[in-house]
Amino acid sequence: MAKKIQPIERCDCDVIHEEIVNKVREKMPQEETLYDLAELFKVFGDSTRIKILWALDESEMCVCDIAFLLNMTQSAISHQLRVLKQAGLVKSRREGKTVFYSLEDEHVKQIFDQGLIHISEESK
Amino acid sequence: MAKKIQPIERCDCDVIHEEIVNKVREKMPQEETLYDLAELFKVFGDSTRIKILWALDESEMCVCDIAFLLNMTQSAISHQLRVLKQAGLVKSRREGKTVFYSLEDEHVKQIFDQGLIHISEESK
DNA sequence: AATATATATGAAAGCTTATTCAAGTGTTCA
DNA sequence: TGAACACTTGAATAAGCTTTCATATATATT
Repeated sequence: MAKKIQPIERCDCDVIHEEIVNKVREKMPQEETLYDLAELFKVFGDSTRIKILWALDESEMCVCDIAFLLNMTQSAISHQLRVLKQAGLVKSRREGKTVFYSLEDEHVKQIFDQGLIHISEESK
Repeated sequence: MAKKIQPIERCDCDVIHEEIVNKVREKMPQEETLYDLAELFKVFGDSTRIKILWALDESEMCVCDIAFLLNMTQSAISHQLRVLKQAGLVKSRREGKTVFYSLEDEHVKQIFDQGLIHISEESK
């Protein structure tokens, strides 16, 4: 995918590679899109949240069940669930005193799978 | 980040839902796998790194070109390239004084795409 | 109404991380 | 050899994040 460039000895970068930089700049998505993408991956970048998402992919669960499953305080889980909810990754429904959480977006597993492919490639 | 060793108090909820929790626990991947997955997404969770990866997907580039493209100092870019390299996402080759970076893993774009699907779904 | 249970939340502590600055390495060329 | 260039690296600072603790809210039960 990466295009070879001419063997340039000097890097008067701004001048000589200007063409490449301009071409890349044109093809780059909007600043905001890339920012949003980073924000999404940031949410995935914590093992507690990864575990929560993985668990919810298996089954709808209430807060204290998740806390017990992961051996963490209910408060910590609640805080993380809020992050996940704000990211549009999980949703909740109340049933009496209990609040059940479940996945909002079915692509979560697919994002995980792509990540796992990279990890398995790397460990070769 | 550091996890508590002390056991989490179980609520009545846990007793009732014990079956679900046990079922989910069985199906969860290894602790280490989930940790590695989070570490990978953590690397994607920064807009500077996202931009670098996106740029390198378009074309192999040298450090100061990336710095110019993103309007950042060469030092900052160099630090981030090291993170990306350690994650096995980019590779480098030296040509004289210049060091060219390119993508190491062709799945990067696919991971981005999955993320973008989520973002577009969310903005509906 | 009072109490217990399940969850949410605000603030603070403690840790992580991104960028900057200054100094270093490696390469080319006069 | 020395100066210029491209890049790297270590330390420091500042910003951000996760968890804990204490407290608040919502619901059910007696």
